[in-house]
Amino acid sequence: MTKKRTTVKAEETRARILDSALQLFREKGFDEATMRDIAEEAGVATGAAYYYFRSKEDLVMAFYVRTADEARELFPKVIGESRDLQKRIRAILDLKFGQFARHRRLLVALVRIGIDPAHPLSPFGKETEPMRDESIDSFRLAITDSTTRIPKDLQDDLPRLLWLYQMGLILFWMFDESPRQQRTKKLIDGSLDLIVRLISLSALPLMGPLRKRMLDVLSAVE
Amino acid sequence: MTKKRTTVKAEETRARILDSALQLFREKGFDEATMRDIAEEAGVATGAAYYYFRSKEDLVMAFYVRTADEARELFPKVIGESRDLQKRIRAILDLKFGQFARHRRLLVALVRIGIDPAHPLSPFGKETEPMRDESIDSFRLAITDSTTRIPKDLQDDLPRLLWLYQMGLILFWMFDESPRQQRTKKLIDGSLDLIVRLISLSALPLMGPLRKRMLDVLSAVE
DNA sequence: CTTGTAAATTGAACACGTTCAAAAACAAGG
DNA sequence: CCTTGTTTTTGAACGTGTTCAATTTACAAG
Repeated sequence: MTKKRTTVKAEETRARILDSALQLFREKGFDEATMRDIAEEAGVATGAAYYYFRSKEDLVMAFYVRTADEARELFPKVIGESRDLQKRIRAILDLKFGQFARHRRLLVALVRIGIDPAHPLSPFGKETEPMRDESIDSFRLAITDSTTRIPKDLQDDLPRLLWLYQMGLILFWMFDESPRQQRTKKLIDGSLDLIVRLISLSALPLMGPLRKRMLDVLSAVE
Repeated sequence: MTKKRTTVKAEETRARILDSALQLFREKGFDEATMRDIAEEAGVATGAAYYYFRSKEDLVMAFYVRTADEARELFPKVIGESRDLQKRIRAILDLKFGQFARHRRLLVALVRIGIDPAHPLSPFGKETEPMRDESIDSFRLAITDSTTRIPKDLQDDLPRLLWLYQMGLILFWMFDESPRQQRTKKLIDGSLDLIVRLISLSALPLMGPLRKRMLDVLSAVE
């Protein structure tokens, strides 16, 4: 029962619409670029865009899926360059921010969509689970067999925490209007160093109870 | 040069529109309640709503201003009940969450507005500065002359950090669909305890360099 | 080549947030 | 009571995202 015959031509149309959308989003911003603009730029009728994408927001999501596919390819190379924990996390962050750099403004639209828990495209929702898990797993790969010793009981939850940390950084970056977003750069430099230090610190014998307390909070919450 | 004569009747109309809006927002949600609904409920024409409020989102902001006014009155009573740091912060949080409880869904709309750095109503923007400062100052009042000893160099920045912490909690609460939002409750219980412990811990002699490093990051960022 | 069916495409229509010129209500002075 | 200027109110109109019945196109089967 083949439900989709999807010709090559159809795939081309889809790509043309998405490309037109991204171009216009970047030129004029998400709100300013209208679906009629996008369709015209792609050389199709307005309704055609809705044949390929559920909504205007879905176009942004399609962009995100694209970057995720790209990241999947680049990831092994990026992670393989060092076994130092800090350098590895840094490499992941650089990859992500590098991908988003040209579309910083578009990220506002992405977050505005995701911030609604009821929205299917929310980063905490069901539909985005695979991508989220993949992203979290990339941090898991980064910490395993790294040179920094990580307490056993922390190993399970740390990837998720780092993912959350990354989300926070992206949020900050969105708001950062300093030239070339150098404030975000400084924040990453400073905070990442701090975090790695805290992880090392938390491995000290006396820190067991405090660590346990933190992990208890985490497990009670999810 | 009195530019606004604003009669009593006009003020009543404004209040009626805002009340209708909040009622409908709560009944049907922000997106589902249309401006035409709101106007009809208030017994005015559609355009009237735009005479008193710049936009639909502005109605949400007006609600927020209302709660802030209310909080200003309740604050002294709430803070005066104890000198214990944890209890005080807890009291502030309880006040905030108590106010928002009935309108949890509406908060999504509020955050969706605020997440856009370019939007005038963004919580980090110019227009919301007074309210933000007031909120930060409430934390400043809570830590001064509390029983917990707070390192001198930390005293300036801690209020802002706590404000950020509060924002994070509100975000979590927004996504929390557990019965009566008990997961948020647990998170507050656990994290607040942790934070107060960390503050105490950071006051230990050996922690000076780490504290300084953190403060350096903060100052480099803003 | 013809035909039947699914995929692809169209463009008018809908509901929405928002704007605005015009009308109405109101206040103050004569 | 008029007149004049300001505040308030109206409702039609605009541009938007989105839907959908209708049409055209693509292609496999006969």
